[in-house]
Amino acid sequence: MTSAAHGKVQNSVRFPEIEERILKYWETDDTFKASVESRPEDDEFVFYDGPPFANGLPHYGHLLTGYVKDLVPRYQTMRGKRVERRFGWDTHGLPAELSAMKDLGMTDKAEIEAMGIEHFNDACRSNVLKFTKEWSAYVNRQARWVDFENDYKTLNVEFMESVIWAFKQLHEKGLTYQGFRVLPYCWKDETPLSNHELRMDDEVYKDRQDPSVTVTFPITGGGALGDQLRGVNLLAWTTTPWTLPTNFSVAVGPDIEYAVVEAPADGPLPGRHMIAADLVGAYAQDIGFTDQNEVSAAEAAQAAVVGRYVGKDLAQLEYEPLWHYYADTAAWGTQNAWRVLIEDYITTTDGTGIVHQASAYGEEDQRSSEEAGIPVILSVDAAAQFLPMFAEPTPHGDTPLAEIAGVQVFEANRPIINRLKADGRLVREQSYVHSYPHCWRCRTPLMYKAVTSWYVAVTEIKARMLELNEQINWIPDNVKYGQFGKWLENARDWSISRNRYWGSPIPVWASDDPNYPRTEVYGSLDELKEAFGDYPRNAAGEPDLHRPWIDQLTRPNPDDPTGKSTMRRVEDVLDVWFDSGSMPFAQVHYPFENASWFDSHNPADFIVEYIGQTRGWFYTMHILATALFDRPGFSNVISHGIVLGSDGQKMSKSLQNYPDVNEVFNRDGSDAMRWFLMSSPILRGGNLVVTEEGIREGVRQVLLPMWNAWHFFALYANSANAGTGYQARPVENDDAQLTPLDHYILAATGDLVRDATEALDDFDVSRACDALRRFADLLTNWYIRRSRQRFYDEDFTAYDVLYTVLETFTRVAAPLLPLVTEEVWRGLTGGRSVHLADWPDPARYVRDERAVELMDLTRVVTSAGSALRKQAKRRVRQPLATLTVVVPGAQSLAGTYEQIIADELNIKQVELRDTQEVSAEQYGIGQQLVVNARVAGPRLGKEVQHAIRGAKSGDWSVSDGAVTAGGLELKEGEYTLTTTVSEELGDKAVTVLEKALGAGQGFLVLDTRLTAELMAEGTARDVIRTIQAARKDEDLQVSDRISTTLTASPAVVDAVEAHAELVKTETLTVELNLVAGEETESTRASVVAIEGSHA
RNA sequence: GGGCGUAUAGCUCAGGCGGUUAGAGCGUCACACUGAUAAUGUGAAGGUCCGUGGUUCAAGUCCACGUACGCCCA
Repeated sequence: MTSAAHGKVQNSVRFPEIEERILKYWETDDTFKASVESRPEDDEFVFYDGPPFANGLPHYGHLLTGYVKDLVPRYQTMRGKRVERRFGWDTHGLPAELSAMKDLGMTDKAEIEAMGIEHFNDACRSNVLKFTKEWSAYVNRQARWVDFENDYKTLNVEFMESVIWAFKQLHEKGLTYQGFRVLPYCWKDETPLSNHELRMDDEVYKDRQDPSVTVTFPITGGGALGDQLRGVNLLAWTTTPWTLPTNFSVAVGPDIEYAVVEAPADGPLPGRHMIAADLVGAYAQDIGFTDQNEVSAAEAAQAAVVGRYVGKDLAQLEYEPLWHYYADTAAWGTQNAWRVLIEDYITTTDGTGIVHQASAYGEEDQRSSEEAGIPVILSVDAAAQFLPMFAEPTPHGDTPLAEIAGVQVFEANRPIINRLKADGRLVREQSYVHSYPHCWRCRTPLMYKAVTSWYVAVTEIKARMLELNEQINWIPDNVKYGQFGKWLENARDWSISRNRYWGSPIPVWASDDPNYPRTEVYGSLDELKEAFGDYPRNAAGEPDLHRPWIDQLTRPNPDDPTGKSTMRRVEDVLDVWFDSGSMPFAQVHYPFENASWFDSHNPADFIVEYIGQTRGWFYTMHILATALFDRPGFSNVISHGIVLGSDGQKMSKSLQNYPDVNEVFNRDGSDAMRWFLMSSPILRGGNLVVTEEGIREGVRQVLLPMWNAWHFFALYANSANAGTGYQARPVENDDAQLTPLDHYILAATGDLVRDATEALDDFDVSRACDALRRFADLLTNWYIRRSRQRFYDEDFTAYDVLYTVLETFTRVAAPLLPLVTEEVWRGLTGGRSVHLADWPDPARYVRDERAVELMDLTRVVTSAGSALRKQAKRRVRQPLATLTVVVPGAQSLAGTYEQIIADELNIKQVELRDTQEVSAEQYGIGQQLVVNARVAGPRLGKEVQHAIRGAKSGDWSVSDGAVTAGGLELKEGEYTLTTTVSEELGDKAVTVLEKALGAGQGFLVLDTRLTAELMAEGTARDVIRTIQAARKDEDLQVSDRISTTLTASPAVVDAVEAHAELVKTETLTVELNLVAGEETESTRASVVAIEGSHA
């Protein structure tokens, strides 16, 4: 056979096979390493990998992020930057613990304690690393270049040492503190959650039905109005009846007006009651008023108002508690409790305008109680069950709530309400539906509960965080001041401690005797060794900062003269997000190692994650970067949208609403998936619906055109010169052989490079995809289609142009289609890898403006001409005599362009006429009047409607330049005259080129007359088509010579005889046998390849 | 319950300051074209611009009220 000048290509393409082959090649060639090391060390582009949590297999969201994490570094590498890419594993935290508990069949913390922290943490460790192999397989299959050998894990002792260093830094800067704070709390996992964990996904807030109750608190005195209001019932409202046993205050709004109502003596609730004045009517029936004789209950209640007070005057009123469990003020510190507090947050939109407060169970409650000197008292244990004390007698000797001891809070609502009813303290009970937060991992409804916790004082550095956000380039840009900026403005202190087991330790030791308080913070292994005599060491004797090893470090409290108290580590571990936020420095064990490296590799040039990380990784990284280094952690960030299933819902395994990842890899390939995800609006913040059709679409629009163009090129380059092949080379800009079509595609190539460069420099990936898509279409459906004959004719200039264009196209497409471009580029050039090549320079591609302009005009004409043929019902195979092209400067289309038009539209003769020299009227082209209502409206007012109607109905005229419509004269600018085909012209078909060229700038006239001669040629062309179809049916080679037998009606046979040479040449027919049948005979062709005639 | 946002073709979405014939891509259908191509070209059908009322010569666009959905917050 022939020697291949360019790589052989197979016609029927299976992209996944090619991809697997390229992946193997990269592995043996070590291309990734070369791509990093071939770039200078002193010109880096710094990329941080947002560590995934590998306790499950990757899904589309991970793949999406992974593709971007690959694409940007590939592009920057081609631009000449050195881009190191280290993989990272996020390993700590509640998700790992829950997964391990599931594997071990555990449901609560007691079982963990029983098993022992050592064994439990071993289980967590293996759980979290369970999928690392599968992960690398996926990452590799998606053609993501990342360094797995030099990876980092958050569970490594080096990483953790940097984490405790960071904590100590914050501590020394006064940015950490321990406090009592009310936090969302999951009683199932027995851990508080940080506020940003409430925003993790859409399923956290779900509607929930809770009982809401209104209860009475009789005023006993106190404050300025105590004597006057003694005996009046405060009607207080709450949606959490289970917190009523720890009611220590009620709150009223300072500017709200409150009314005292005298209830009917014979009603359910006799006596005087206080409620917000606006809400008296709403509670009328509850306190005993009824509709009677035209007077509604609400009106009756209003009439019974006996006093009005402004909220702020009610301060310090004292009231009778519901029960007396906390009556021993000395023991509980409740001497300031059971009073009215003034609070701005109170509204009258719900309830009564008087709000029950329990200091331990509400954020506002806790703050206002602290200000009022009321203590935080918890009534439940870690699992949210009421303490045993409720079964014991109160100081008053009763046990009103004995039933709730040991009962979970939500279960306790009912018995508590029953008790209120029995005690005559219940005014109203109502169910209340509200959106309520649930644990983002276990879906249990959360409660709000006071816990001791360590905090990062984010509010202290908020202003600086906002300033540093100015230096960050967000994609999409609205996130900067929107989702992220707003979040920063409302930032609250970050609760970083978790009462759990598997995580970086809080490096704080405290005295176990409150009489001799002392706190110590350690920020390194060496500091620990110095204080405790040795490193914390695990069972294997290696330094290890995990529990339980670190908890074993204790020492006598140096501040205790008795020598009895001991310094012990606070049990909590750090929020896993503290690990994530520490990643920039902890991945290199800063500051213990790599101090200078870190200083030159922070902030990162680029990071990417999904938009929700504005509350997660983006946020915690920004906090720590600001607090520790006073600079942003990253300079450019893409925050992409969410990947949805094919039904537009969140992807769900059980719903099966998305294509299987491996199926897509095996059927369409990784590049197809990459293209689908990268070209979508998801990188601009929108969401994306994953469908198989969408993935196929990308294959059709870009992958196949690229492949087919390459196939076409290789086919001719290899068979040229009688089979010895032609070695194509990059075309020179000043090559005199270049045709207008060549100039056109070379100019487009330069545009492609410019557009893609600009887009990728802006991190606007989908814009780059658009440019590639447009180019692929132009290349195959215009340049190659129009150049076929030159390839048959072995016009090597065309070979060189196509080589140049394809070689450039594959380089530009390389970051977006790394596998298939590699195959094509290597086939074209014989080079090592397209990813080692430099990004093309747009100036390298000649741009002849005049050629571009004329070709664009030519395309306008062929497109409109095609529509004109359709309109005239003249199929394209039927040659027509003349097309008159009337455009400005028509003569410049003479030659090549004219030839293209004739060829595309199958026209014998194209007549070029300048717009100036032709009278439009002669071709039935008239004018149409359009009133410019925007201009005419203000002047004419109501009259303008007449003019508009006149213009539409034809009731208008132009005389001496004066335009009249509907009887109204229009002034210059109030109308436009456009051209339009106004009459039928028998054997002419006319169309106006107004859309493309502007009004009155051009039109086409098609001569639709059919002569016998033209019809015969049309018939001959139909026959050619029939024979070509027969060749295809027989699976003949393109170059096979054939013997053809044609059976047809006598008229068709005559037509073919008249054009026998044409038919024979076009179909490579050597022997043509014509068989004339009946008049009605349908045309049939049978073809036989002639042996040895292969070209 | 409060704040913000959205509602336009079967689907996804454009529609500065109001201007009378509301667009694009995908999908559907028809026709054409096809020996590198798994393509491609031309066209058609498809709309109560969420509803009601108002302002105006003129409302998809502005205002009010309502409905549905989404996000954020209690």
